[in-house]
Amino acid sequence: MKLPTETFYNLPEAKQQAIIEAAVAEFAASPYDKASLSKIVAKAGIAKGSMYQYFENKRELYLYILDLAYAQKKRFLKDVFDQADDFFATLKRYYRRSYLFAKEFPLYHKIINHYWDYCAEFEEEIRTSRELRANDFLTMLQQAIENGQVNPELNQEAAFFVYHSVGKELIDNFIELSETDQAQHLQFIDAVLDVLAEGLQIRKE
Amino acid sequence: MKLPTETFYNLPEAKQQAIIEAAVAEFAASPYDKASLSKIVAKAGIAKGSMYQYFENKRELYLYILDLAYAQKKRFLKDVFDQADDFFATLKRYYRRSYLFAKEFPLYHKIINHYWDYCAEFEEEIRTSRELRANDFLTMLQQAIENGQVNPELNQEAAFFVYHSVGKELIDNFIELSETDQAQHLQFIDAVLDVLAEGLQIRKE
DNA sequence: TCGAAAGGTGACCGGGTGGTCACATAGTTA
DNA sequence: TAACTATGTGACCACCCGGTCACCTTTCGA
Repeated sequence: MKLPTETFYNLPEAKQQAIIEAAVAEFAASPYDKASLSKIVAKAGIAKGSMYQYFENKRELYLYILDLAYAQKKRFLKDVFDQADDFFATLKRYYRRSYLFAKEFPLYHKIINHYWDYCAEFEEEIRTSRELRANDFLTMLQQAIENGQVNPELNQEAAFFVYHSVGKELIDNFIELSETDQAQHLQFIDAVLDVLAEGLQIRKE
Repeated sequence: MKLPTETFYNLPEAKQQAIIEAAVAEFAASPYDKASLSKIVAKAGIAKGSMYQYFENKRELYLYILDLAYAQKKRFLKDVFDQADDFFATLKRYYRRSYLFAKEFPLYHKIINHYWDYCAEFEEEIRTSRELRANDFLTMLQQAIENGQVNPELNQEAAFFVYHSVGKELIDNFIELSETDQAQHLQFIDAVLDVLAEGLQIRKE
């Protein structure tokens, strides 16, 4: 069960929003372990007992909020994989769009980031998420190999590992985003992906 | 001041070791925030008050233990950069040796890993450590470019970013090490570094 | 031998946590 | 209006934390 109770949905819209807003703010500010339920209920202006009528416990509240964040991100990135013709162009689109998501929904972005920072509480969930990502990536990679875009001789697991690591860190660093140099950020993303595509080693042709 | 007090050094060797061992175990099991001083003193078999005669506070104890871990790692990796002729070979040596360090000193390895997982308490320290690493890497990279090993056209900041991210994740994953497949692990490290060296894009020659 | 200094102790402090429950209130139905 | 249910409440619970301090014990030099 990771749904709020019926009681929560019966609440007036404004109150629901106040609770969600307070929880989002707190889970964006601190990872699950350090986030404080007491602070959330204080900010939302409700009693602690009430919260336990809406959500089974802290964990369920968190998962609900996390779902909101992920739903928004999924919506935001929906069309990135639509024309999956060019492997490298698609990856660039993906990370550029992720950056824009972080700018537009910084709190959701932070919540998702905190979730990926390893936390014992969600070890299993994270592992399965990672495997899903791996499958998606490897499917794309296969197709790119068939298209003749990607070197068929490389270790595909290693390739996923590299993209996963770099992507994670890349998105982590979106936190330090300043208004002005958006163009610079986007260029850096491209530069990083170029390094991954071309490799460091000089090409003897 | 990040030294233990004189009182600590006056302690009989065995007692010092008991304290260090208990602290190492705790800081390996949990990151700084979640590590418990109470558990450490309990495991070491001393009173909490005593601990505060040896170390100013939890932070100083932690930094002392962290230093022990880093000193051991430095000793272990001492000769990796001795023959820095081949850029890619050196990097492989570095990560392979790091893996062996993780196998030989798993607790120290975990302590260092926990430290690098972003934690507000040590934000500054981590940032400066990262800058030092960046400088070292960029120096090596420069030399490799001059040697004709590395493509001079790539964005060097991006290259560091890529190596830093992948290295971090690679070393993180050493935690799940099983006795038998050491060879397999070392091969995977090589595979990952090959991906970084050669890139994913197919080479048209 | 005695007294001062150094070392060791654990109950205690203030503050935090997630979670509970007896009670108060509001809403609805008969 | 009365009875009953659904909702709201915050004092309270047990448990943890890092850190302190008045007191006790040991050591050691005069």
